Amino acid sequence: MGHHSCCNQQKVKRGLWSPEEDEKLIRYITTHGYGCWSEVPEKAGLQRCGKSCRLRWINYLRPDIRRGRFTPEEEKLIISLHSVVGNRWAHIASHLPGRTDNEIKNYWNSWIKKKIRKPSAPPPPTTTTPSSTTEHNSQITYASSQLDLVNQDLTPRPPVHETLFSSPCPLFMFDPTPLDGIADHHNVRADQLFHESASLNNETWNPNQHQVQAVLPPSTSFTTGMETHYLPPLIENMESMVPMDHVQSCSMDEEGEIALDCLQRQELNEWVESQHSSFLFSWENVEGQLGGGEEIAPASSNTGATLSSFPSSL
DNA sequence: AAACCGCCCAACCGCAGCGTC
DNA sequence: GGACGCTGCGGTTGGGCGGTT
Repeated sequence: MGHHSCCNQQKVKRGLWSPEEDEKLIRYITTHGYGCWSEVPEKAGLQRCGKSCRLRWINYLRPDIRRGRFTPEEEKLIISLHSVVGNRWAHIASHLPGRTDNEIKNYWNSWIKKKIRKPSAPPPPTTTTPSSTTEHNSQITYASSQLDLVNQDLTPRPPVHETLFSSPCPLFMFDPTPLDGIADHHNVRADQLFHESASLNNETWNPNQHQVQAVLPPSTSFTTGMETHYLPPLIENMESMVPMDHVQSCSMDEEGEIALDCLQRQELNEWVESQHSSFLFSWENVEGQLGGGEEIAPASSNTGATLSSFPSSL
């Protein structure tokens, strides 16, 4: 424990912030804004280092901060995002308006601790492929590059079909970012992803295949029921979330390629806008990244898009 | 009531990345 | 190119609080 690296001044205060300090910081930031944090302490009359001021503002004082318990939807979002990007807390926080990376990190660490303390689930069955990280009854399917810790199902859970479909709105992740080396060779029109299709067809969506995780890159296989046949390469840059309600049908051909039919474009965009203003999703972005509709590939062909299911209850 | 324990979470720490000179 | 300063990020710490004994 040395001196705080940014706080070389001798009379820099540390520890918890007092209400008076908070007031000073709020007053200064709301009237002057923040440009250079290193100047803030002196100008605001605080005996803190700029770094501490920045942290206090971002994590606690800024007006759009959201407090209180995480909602179930937020929990799902965090878990699913973590399954994709790992411990990139800032990235995860960017998808949860009003939540800070620190808060999410704390929540996650507490959550992991809880899971670890409840090792009541029986050991997973042995029938998984060597590359698989999905285990029996596991609701979360993680890419192999991600935390093994959370791959393990540490708590007893109800049967898969009950949990996944008990929620009115299970979620899917959608990544419009093409994977490296794929997009150039597999131009696919965006509307292949979101067919303007018929109404939800529960028969097409087979509960036994509900763990379909990631689909569309070339040769990517899937997880069905109890077995993971393949896990996709590193998935990054997840941009948005689509609730399962918006997936109207799912089908799989003989080669294991999976087609997902979603809501119409306008409906999807409306939903996205209704969720979080910070979502980066835009249809134009999708179209652009997927090749701008120059060429229509075979229906079973591939894009860089990625879809994942994740638990509706934890 | 007091001591103990475990957890939460605000804050700190160190480092990487970036821009500027 | 490298030194420097600033910002942002992820990992870690420890004070405080609530629950338990």
